[in-house]
Amino acid sequence: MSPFTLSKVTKNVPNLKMAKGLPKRTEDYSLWYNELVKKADLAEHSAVRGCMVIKPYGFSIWEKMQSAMDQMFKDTGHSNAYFPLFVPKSYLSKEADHVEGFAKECAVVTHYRLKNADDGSGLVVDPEARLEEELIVRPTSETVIWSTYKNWIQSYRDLPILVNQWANVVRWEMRTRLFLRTTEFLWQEGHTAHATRQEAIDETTQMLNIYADFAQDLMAMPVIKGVKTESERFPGAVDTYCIEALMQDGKALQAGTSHFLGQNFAKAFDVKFAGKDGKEELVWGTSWGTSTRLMGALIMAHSDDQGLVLPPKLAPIQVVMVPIFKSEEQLNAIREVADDISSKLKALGVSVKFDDRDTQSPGWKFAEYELKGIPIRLAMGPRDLENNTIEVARRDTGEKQTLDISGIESRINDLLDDIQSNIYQKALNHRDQKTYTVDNYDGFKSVLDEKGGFILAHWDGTAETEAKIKEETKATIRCIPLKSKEEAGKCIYSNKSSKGRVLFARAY
RNA sequence: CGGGGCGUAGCGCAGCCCGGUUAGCGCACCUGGUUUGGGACCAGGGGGUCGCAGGUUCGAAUCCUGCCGCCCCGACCA
Repeated sequence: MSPFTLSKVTKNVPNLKMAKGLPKRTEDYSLWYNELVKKADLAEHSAVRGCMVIKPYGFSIWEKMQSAMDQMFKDTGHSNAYFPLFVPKSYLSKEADHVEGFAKECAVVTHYRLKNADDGSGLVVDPEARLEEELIVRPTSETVIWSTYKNWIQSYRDLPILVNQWANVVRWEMRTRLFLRTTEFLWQEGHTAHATRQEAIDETTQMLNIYADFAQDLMAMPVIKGVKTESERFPGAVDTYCIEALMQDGKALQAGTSHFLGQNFAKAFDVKFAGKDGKEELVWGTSWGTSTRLMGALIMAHSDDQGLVLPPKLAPIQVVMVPIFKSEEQLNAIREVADDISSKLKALGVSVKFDDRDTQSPGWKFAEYELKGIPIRLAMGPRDLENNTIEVARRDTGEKQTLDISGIESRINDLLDDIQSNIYQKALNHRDQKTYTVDNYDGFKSVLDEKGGFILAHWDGTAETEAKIKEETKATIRCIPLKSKEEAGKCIYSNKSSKGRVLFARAY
């Protein structure tokens, strides 16, 4: 039951003002996103092209995500480790598909020293200091890690290896957007090694499920689990699984991937183990990752024209208290009550901020915390003091109510849960409403152009058809959903027979 | 890499076509006062290599040439 239904209601109207200077989603979604990222103090462009500065508030959200995921990894037996930033060029070229996939976007270190220019014009690269073998700034770490695993693994007793690393990687993208695609980004990459094929497949599935649970339970973002088609597969993987989410503008976003690597990297790096029977066998591998791109997903999944909307489980500050006062005495009186509520909330594990600055007006603070997506705002002034009440405003709906102070902490705690599930439900409704089942190419194109969203349609299973559709409509096969049922049909493009529907969308 | 746009105070911009006071406005900042239940108000104040380098000119933010940087749109990608 909603905590609000239990108490006296003085106001129940959405009362959110348009945030200062924030464009409307309906008018220019991508401008809205860019401005929101900056105005909510999440990140900004850096002096380096394509790279971003993640600001303290943005980073504190990322840290919440990190620690939640990290715990999930550890609960399933994984440990963190760290591997080098640099990859020798020769490593990257060992796995054919892998090098093919990444070669075009690698930053390369060629020299190790600078010197003063002879003409005094400043620093120049010392031509004498050329590296014998160039180093690649890691776009991902499979090659470094498998070259290391070779030394760690001799026998089946050394397996499995379940390692994750939190790191930065560099992919030299031509076009970047804050969080969604930057030249350097932060991520976690898990790399596991197993004695059997089945065990590696199970690991791949397990991690996919962890990502899906994280997205749904923590980010309040519904996702579809699926497997990538061959052309969308990770270079070097046998199978790539993914979770796909739908953003408010109807575009899809891949929120996490989990790869079954087969024995591809073991082959490339000659990683073998002796089984119980003494026979040598190649090791089976997986890798899986999520990145700061999740920040982009989080923003685009829930936020509105007033600013960020954060799920309580990832909000660095869950409850903010704003005192309304004219004098020092009033503030002190409010503080006494606020401190009490605050410590009760903290005892329940709720993070609280009491903003008693007298340099900003209450109205200013209201707008500011809405922009930053704080789930619950409490306001308390002289009137409340007198009546033993407090004003409670929820960010997701904009509803404001004045409630009795006694027992407020448990109501707030319940309200946080309520908000968490409400924004999930909202996102789920949005996705369901924007998921279309289409049976012909004209219908497919008109849904894409007029509505956007996920499209379930038949596909003949060929890369040619997939490429044609992409070329003509910019829509890609996001995945073959794991839950999809067998269903005979005709490919919307080629009219050839198809065994089931796949998930199409235009994507980030 | 193509197409477009922008670089003037911390941020957002005007001024530039048509060269000529002391380069201006809003926000932010500082001081004082009044305020504080939805981004307060009044008064005063500080802050500028006009992206960089050349050139034209008595005189350049403004005209010319070159360069640099960033953003947006496309091709590539998570």
